[in-house]
Amino acid sequence: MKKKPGRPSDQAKRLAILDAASRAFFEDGFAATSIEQVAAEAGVSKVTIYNQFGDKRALFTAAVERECEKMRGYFCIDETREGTIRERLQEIGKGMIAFLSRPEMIQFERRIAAETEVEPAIGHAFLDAGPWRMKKGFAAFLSHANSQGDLKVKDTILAAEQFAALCKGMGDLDQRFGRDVSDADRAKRINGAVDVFLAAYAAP
Amino acid sequence: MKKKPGRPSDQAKRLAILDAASRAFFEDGFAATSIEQVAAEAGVSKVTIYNQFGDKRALFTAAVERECEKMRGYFCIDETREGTIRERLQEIGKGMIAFLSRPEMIQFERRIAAETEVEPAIGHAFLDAGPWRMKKGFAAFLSHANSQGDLKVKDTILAAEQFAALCKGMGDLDQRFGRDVSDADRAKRINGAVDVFLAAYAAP
DNA sequence: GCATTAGTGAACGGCACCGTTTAATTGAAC
DNA sequence: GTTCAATTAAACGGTGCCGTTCACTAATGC
Repeated sequence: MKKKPGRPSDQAKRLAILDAASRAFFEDGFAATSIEQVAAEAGVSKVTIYNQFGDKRALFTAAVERECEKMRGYFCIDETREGTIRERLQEIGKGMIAFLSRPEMIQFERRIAAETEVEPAIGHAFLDAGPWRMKKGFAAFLSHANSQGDLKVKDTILAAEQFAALCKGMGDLDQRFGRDVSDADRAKRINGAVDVFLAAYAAP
Repeated sequence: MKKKPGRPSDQAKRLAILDAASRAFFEDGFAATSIEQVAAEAGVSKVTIYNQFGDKRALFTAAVERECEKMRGYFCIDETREGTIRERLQEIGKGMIAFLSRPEMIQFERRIAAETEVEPAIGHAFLDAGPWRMKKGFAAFLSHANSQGDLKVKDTILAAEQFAALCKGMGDLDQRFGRDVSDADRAKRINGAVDVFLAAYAAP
């Protein structure tokens, strides 16, 4: 019933195109990437790309969606691990910052931000797949810590934001605008974040 | 001694070019802006632009420097105003967020971030003129509040970062990726920031 | 006057790339 | 084997824009 007559479209080629497109778009930029380039890299004819995706912009969107899909797996915080609350926070902060400060991620965010302006849906897709997902996951952790008596947090969503923001500090900005950030700087920010967070939210 | 022979270059035209370039670059983007467009808007011949700036990229850099120059004035925190420390923090947070969440500023940051990749000096110029300047200004305020006995902050630079980060929360991200942020949200984040900051740093 | 430099308008060469078309080939299903 | 659609290579039309050149005019110093 669902089968179309004729030669089926080659899914392997579709994936190859998406891979090549992701690499090119997120490494070189949207404007700096030509369809011909992507086609060559994917070992595919240009027309195939137009047949499957229709448009340069649509190809970009598809690449973003694929990348967001990959991202969805990363934000699972295990609420039931052992250790003091301080240790747990430290660990979570470290993991988060390690994930976010990868150069590819910095680059990826820059691209998405630039294209959000002409296609807001792209920005929203990213927010859904990344930051918001992480925020909710961490809020759930806080909620659990609340019920364990480790913390006393009223607004878990707000507190989740605050912890993430504290860990980033301005290292975020520095990286986005081309300054290297050392591991020592990162560690210092994370330690400071945990201190401040616990000063505000530790159970008495 | 310093005078060159011949007709002097028209500074008024130079400024007109920079104005037009700023508007075009930061509103439409670098790639989407053509020199011809800028020339027309500035009421100037294209050749004049090439004579004075040499290059499209150089024109962009000049526009960024000019914009950063404008920015330098904005970060002066009056350390000696009256009011409780809580009120002062609230006020500073509000001012900062109001300045940073203007749509033009969001856009400007997106452009700079995108071009930082190909010209790191641009990102550094921005960091110097904006975020770092603000950080130092606020750290000085914290230092003053320390000596007044209002706060007990060990690392004023780290604490300055933390306060700024707390105020932004994820509103920053939301805006960069195209989500509207309400004034209520902003107020909530600022209040939360002050609460957490004071919990960690208020003098006993 | 004259030399020198700045600015103008128009045109040009050149390049890169999008998106389409054409004609031919390949692969699956019936 | 026939039919239908996917795929391909090549070429094309079109666009947009950079950076340059040229001939000409305008302002300044001597």
